[in-house]
Amino acid sequence: MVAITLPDGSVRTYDRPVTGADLAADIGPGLAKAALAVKVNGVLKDLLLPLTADSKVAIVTKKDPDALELLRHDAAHVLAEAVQELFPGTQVTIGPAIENGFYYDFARKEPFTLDDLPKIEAKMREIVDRDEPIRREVWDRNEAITYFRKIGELYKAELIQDLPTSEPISIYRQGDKWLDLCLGPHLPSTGKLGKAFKLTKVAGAYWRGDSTKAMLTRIYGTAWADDKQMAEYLTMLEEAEKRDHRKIGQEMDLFHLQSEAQGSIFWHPKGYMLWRQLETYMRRRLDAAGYQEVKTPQLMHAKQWEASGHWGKYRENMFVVPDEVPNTEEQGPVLSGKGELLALKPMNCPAHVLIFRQGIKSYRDLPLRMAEFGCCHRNEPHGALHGIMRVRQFTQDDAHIFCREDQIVDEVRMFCELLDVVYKDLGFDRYAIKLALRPEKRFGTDEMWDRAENNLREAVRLAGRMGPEYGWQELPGEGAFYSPKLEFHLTDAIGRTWQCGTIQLDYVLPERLDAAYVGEDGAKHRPVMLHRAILGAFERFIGILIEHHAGKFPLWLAPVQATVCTITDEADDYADEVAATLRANGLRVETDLRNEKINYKVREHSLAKVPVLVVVGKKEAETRGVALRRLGGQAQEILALDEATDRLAKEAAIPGTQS
RNA sequence: GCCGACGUAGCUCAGGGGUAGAGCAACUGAUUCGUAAUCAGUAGGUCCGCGGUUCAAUUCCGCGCGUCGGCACCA
Repeated sequence: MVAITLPDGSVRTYDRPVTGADLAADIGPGLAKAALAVKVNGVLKDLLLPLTADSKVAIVTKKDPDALELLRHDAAHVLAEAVQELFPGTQVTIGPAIENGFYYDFARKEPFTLDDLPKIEAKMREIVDRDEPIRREVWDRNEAITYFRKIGELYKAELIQDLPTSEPISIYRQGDKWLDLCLGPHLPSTGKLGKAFKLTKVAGAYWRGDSTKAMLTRIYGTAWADDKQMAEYLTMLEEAEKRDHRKIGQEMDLFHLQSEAQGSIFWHPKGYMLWRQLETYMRRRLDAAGYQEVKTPQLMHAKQWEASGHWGKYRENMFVVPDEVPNTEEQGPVLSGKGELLALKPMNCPAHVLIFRQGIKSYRDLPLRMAEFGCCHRNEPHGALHGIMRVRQFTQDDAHIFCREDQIVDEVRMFCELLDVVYKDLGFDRYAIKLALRPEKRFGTDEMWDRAENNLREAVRLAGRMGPEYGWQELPGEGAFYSPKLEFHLTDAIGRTWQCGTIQLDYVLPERLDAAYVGEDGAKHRPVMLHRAILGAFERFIGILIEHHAGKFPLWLAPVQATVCTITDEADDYADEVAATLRANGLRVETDLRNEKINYKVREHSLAKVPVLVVVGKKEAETRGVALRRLGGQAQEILALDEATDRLAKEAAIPGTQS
């Protein structure tokens, strides 16, 4: 007897093992048709797996969130079958479901190109139409290896060889000819996949994610339960493209990049205004939170980087500069090569410890919060560079808190609170907090890690941010080698997430660089160092701000806050006066006195994403009024100049500055 | 760094073995107009760089650089 408990609590008993398909058919013909898989005691299984023991079973259909992963995984298999049908001799490797879709990695002498995708996609649809049954088989391990070697699937043979011997070798047969090694589960047939999928791109990818191994060709696709979902996803992609910070940065004349300074940004006046506003804002928040701002050297002697440990571990990412006057002889070598080596700082921590070490620190000095908008250089691999998001010169909103062990929880809690205020001021309502736990390779004792991890947990709990609304999550193995860390991932206007903030404990650097304070007991003690950032780097964060707001910045951040537009040249003098008045009240204002129609001006400045248009014509000049038009709206608001000035000045105030 | 695609006017892009074209922007002139494009004219290019093939290369080939999409990297 097998007793199956369904999600509604009802129990069905059978005198022999049944499959999910039998069960679905038993419940109703509609369900039998819609069934894709079963969830047995919470685990997804094939629909045709015989259930031999009493269990809780739910039938999974397309409506189920779990179905998406199945569909995507099947799409990957259908892709693989299509490719092998069209391009015999191509080896299959691995093809998982991923966020929003799937991919499959192939080994082929000629890599695939974008032009191959339509043909492959058409073949995939054909395979779906064929509705090939998908069946699981368990093979003998050695036979499987021999089989895959024989048919030339060397990657598959390698995979099987590396599977733990306790694992059964499960093979999924798709139709009568094609099969693939796979853990499963899968749909009962290719027809169940449906047609809401699309191949999106080709890319290179290393075998097993290892850059010393072969480069394979990866084909990416997206797959959904229905066309509507897919259409929504594609719309989101289009929206993301429209918001691309590189595009908006050019349209709004914020910055540019050029090959002569690869990976470093030329900030134009408007882009740098954005930066200055953000920096001013951050500085005020940090001042109020008890931080002390410092500025430290860009270049330090290699010896110092040796002492901090960076020279050994991080040198390949550092820009090294010889401390030497270049030769001025035409033909001679530029440098003799005898100079001492300096390096541009890739991070600020060692310099902060050096400041801490000046003079004798007492326990009364702690916690000491040292902040720097620190300009760092890292020689990132060329392929990693991306717009202003991943660059080689960047400025961190960095700070280090030197404190006693018993102050950690309080300091981390206060950091969480500060970060919350900053993100909300900058227009981000949602963010997730994650705790990255000890990695396999690490310094220190387990006891030390227990304590460190617990401190961070406790601080988040005290800050009241451990609930699901803050996406609390613990990530095993993701911590730095010297400490666990909290990560703060914010969600932007179109649902993408970005890790920005971080705080991590460090017991190692104070030790290496001999930072110490005198305790109440008169003895020398090691402070703990908390590395923390809220924005991460200004460059990247401004990129995120651009994409989040799609260039339509809140008034206080907008590079140009208002443009005064005239309707006829009779209003020119008055327009200048209006602009002067607004400027005198701290607003960033431009005028447009060109001999153009007001429609033209409104269009142009709207496209330029100026938040407020101040329109003045003969009427306004006579009554000393202004007509305000907000970006994104069509309404006009007629106000007296004085009132408009007051109102705009208040609205444009940097957050947190009124009280 | 690796795989692939791309690189033409300020921008978006078309073209193609016989030294280049559109729209927008710019400039000049006319127009003085009430909330998302007034009209006309003018000017603008080392077709990413270097080499090769060719009578002739921006076009074909090779190499380099950069950008883009991924991978790897992000102590």
